[in-house]
Amino acid sequence: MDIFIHNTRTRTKERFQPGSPDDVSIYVCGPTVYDRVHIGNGRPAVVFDVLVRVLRLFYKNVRYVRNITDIDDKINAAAQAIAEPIAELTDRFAEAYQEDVAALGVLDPTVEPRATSHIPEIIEMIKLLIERGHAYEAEGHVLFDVPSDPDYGSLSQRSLTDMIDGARVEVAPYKRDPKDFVLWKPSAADLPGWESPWGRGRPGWHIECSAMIHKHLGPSIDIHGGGNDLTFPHHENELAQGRCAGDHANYVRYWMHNGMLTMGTEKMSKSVGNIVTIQELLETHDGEVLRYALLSGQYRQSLVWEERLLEQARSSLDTLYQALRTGTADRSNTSYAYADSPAAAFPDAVLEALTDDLNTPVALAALHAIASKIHTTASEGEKSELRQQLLAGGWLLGILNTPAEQYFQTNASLDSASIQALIDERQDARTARDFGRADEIREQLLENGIELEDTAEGTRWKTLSS
RNA sequence: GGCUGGGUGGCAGAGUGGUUAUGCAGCGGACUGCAACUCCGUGUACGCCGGUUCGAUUCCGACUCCAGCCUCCA
Repeated sequence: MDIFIHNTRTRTKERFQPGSPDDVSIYVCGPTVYDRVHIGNGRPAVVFDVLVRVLRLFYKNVRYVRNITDIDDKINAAAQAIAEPIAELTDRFAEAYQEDVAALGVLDPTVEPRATSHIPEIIEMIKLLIERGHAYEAEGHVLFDVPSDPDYGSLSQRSLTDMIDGARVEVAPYKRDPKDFVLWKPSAADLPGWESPWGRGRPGWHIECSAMIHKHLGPSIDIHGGGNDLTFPHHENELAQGRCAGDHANYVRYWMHNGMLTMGTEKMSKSVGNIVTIQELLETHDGEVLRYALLSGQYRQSLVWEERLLEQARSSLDTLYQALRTGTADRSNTSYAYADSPAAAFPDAVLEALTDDLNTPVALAALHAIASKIHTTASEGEKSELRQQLLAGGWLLGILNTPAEQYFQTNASLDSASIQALIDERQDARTARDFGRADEIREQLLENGIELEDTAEGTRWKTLSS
């Protein structure tokens, strides 16, 4: 089965072919850690998590690197504001980020490197860029010489003249060209800094990623992902650095960019202030519901984040879990070991959707088709097989990994023994045809947020919503 | 202003040159003591105007509206 990926560089969907047959290298820009991240930051984490799960079915060795930026002006400002040592603050929020995305069902990347652990590599790369005539030193700064790279602008499809029109770029006097960007800059004595051939300072943002890519994945990589707001300038600059410091014209084979989450019509972003953090959302919603909501749209499109989306995600997820609820499904193999697991174990329709540029809405539709069959197919054996498929397909999307009863019974206001006692009492009343008493009990439970369902196998219960 | 991307039924959201996903919500029915769950049935939507075509939501062009990027940003 071929995998197709929309490549930002060419703006077309291309058949995926890694540099070497068994190995795939993928790098995704992670967060700058100075605060709790918002749900918009969760989208690339979830999207590329699905991609990696899919890639690992087809390739033996998938190296997935997602970085953490822990050196930045905003970090300095945040630390200063609450008088917390910078390293403690970044540790704290890096950990918080990992917790948040884990709650969204995101598996750990192969490596999660931090910028401050790669200063020697960064300095080496800057030295190399200077040697090759692509960077220059000026007043303690080192700047990338944009005009020295004839391909600059090829990713974001901007011509150099277009960019002059922007006019919002602050032109520092030491820049030879307004478009030149910082690789290294001086750092004040009370702020984090490292000794370098250009004095004590710290790296610019873009060079961090290039250096970490080079160290952990090599001089060229297969896939580079991130939000589409990073296309320019961040990825354009990264590309320029990687291309000029290495010898690979095809430094990144496939660029993938996810669309933005919006609040109403406006992009969710910290600078606008219209954000909702993953942490906040988790107070009232299952992480799995958030993940379903994020996957309900194709990753390249923007997605309006609103309560109704979450309600719909919750209801849709309920329907899938309902199909897993009755009968027996073997949950013992929920890890779906990578690569060596036969792709045939996964539903074709789900694989076809996901290998077609990660079409998660169609993949979810395929899961609903399976759920529907479970409810309508006569044969018990077939149902059991379909449940396995549902679990396997769900695993690829990172959903349906909670035992169904547990999913439906989270946050119960009563303990299960009391609930069962009431259910038994109601059943006795029903047997005695005392429906008044039976309904009374059901009402009582409902007031506690517990809803009953009478099935052929007996009465079961669930909480109204998580 | 430049560069991207997008406007699909009540909502979300795929997709396609002709047979018009899927989910949520609604309505009608079945099941049920009543419900819930589930099932069956039900909605002819593709911004606007031209063009190509036997036929366009799907291709082409103009227009319009919206968002993103051009500054930190997932």
